[in-house]
Amino acid sequence: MQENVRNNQAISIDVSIYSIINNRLHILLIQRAKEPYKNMWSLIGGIVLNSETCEESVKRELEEKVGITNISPKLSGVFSDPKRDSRYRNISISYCCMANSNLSINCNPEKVLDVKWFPVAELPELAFDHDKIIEKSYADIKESVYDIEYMKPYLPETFTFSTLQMIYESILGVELDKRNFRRKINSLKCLIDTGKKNEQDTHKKSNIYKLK
Amino acid sequence: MQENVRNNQAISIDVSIYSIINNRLHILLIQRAKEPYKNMWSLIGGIVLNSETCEESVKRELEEKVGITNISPKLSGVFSDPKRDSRYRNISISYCCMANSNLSINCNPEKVLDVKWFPVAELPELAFDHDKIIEKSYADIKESVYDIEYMKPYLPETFTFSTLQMIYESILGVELDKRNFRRKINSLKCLIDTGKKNEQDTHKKSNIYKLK
DNA sequence: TATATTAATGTCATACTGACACTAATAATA
DNA sequence: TATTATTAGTGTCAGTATGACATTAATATA
Repeated sequence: MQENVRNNQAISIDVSIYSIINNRLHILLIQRAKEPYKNMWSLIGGIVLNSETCEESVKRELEEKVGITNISPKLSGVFSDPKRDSRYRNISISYCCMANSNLSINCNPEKVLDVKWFPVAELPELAFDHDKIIEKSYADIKESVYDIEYMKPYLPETFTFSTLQMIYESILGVELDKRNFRRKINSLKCLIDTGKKNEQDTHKKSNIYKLK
Repeated sequence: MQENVRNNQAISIDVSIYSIINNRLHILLIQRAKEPYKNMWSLIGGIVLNSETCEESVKRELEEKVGITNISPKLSGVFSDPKRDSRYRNISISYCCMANSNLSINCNPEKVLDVKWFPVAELPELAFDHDKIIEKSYADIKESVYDIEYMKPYLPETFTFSTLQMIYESILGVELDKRNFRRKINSLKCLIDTGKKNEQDTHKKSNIYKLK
């Protein structure tokens, strides 16, 4: 049993990191190196030390397990079913945030077999109750989608309206009306027309925009 | 040290119970019977047992300390500063909800010196970081204020518009425009005019309403 | 030059919000 | 009984947001 599990109880954190990759929302998962659920995919997480806040624990676990720094996930939920971990009583405090897709990731092979971005629409079977944790964190992510100040670092540098709509449909998990979507984005007054056209378009060329 | 504090760490819950009393928002606090912060006011809370979820712990603590049953507080925040409790590492998971003012309360004198409703605008000095916990739970309460299905059990049986506005101003902590407030409430289509007038009014008598 | 494909655009109805001023009813007072 | 003071009750305008919905513009290909 790990040193930070004390008298059969532990507090752990689990982190849902989302990113837009190939214009679709993905979540970062690790393949577990140890039992239980060895080889299965799960959220990045670990046990909170007595000397740190949960937020600090999130940052430490991200750095130790997958070499991620400079992100600040926010509280999403608390999962405390006494049976959620068969080894000992383990309360998980769940955090989530968006991240840039060019995030530097360095898998620590001593702790993690693999780390991989999965489209949220195509998740593998998950360890523990991580499906429930993701259900909540995904709902949280959806709520910040029209906060452009928040989203800006995670959207492509430049994009056409079609691409942006594809991204938003992928995050929200619904189809959007093209005209209403344009109007919504325009009302946020966050776009600059680069004046360039997307030469890769096979028919009418679309305008390329960037964020203010 | 309590039996459920294991190797210098514990997980506790703290509960913010809000209610409308004399048409003003109040919060239920207890006066601590033990050190630390003996005699000071604090939220109702206690240590989570390994056999229960946090939500079950909330219900048990409410029943044990102040004899409150039949309420279901919701997650509000997590407070995990390692120094927030000088005795041992204590992560607090905070819950909150509204309650009916006729809530039955039976202070357990073995655990609690006193229990009392305080107007949120006039809080005493509080134990631990409970001022921060309340800051967050109060913000949560404000967000549900126009969800009439949620608020209905906590509002008076009957009321005038002036009274209702006073209640809402007390919850939101701001003054509201009389006409805009009426329009907002009317748009919720939740009121029935009882046909009665408030005979206690000293000038023009106001209509008395009840909720659907 | 006809066709297929994708980009780009505007209107209507509905709803919510903040700002704002007057009339109605009644009790107290002159 | 007339005047005054107090509280209840009401409507409009401008701005913003949302869902539903169809046509024209540009371009590559047949």
